[in-house]
Amino acid sequence: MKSEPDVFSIDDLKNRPKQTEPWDGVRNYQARNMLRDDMKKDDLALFYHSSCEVTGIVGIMEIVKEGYPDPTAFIPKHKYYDPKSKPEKPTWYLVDVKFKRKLKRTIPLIELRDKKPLQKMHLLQKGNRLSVMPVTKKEWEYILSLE
DNA sequence: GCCAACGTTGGC
DNA sequence: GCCAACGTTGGC
Repeated sequence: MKSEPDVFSIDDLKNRPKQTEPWDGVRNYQARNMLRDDMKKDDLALFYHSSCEVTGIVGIMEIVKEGYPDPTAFIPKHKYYDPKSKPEKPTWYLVDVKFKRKLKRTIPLIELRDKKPLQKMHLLQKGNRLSVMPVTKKEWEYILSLE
């Protein structure tokens, strides 16, 4: 799951009173489908910092609440407001995540690109812009072995 | 700041 | 339903 650290970083999550946060503002249908349908309670997720000095994987989170309608889409003044999403028929969904731990180091994107076992990883595909994407078990284990 | 890639919008 | 124009993402 990607986030710009200037907006919301792994440390922001760590410093939340309960170390949890609703992952709001996703406005892409493919990512929405994963938030709504695929991500289950107790699943783990990698936290990725994008659009910053060192882009890469910085930590691990846990899904603590499964997909539910994104409330920010209903608030007219909100930056994530979307008039086509109605409470009775929501367009956008989110999950709640909880901080697990930071990696011992940031694993930079450039480094991941070099790795054979990760060539098929969604994150590394050309033109990929999804802010939420799947990681296979093998990819997960390999990535953590680089820590 | 640039630009490639992709998604969305809207005229026809 | 097509597709050009436009907006956004995100690496560099």
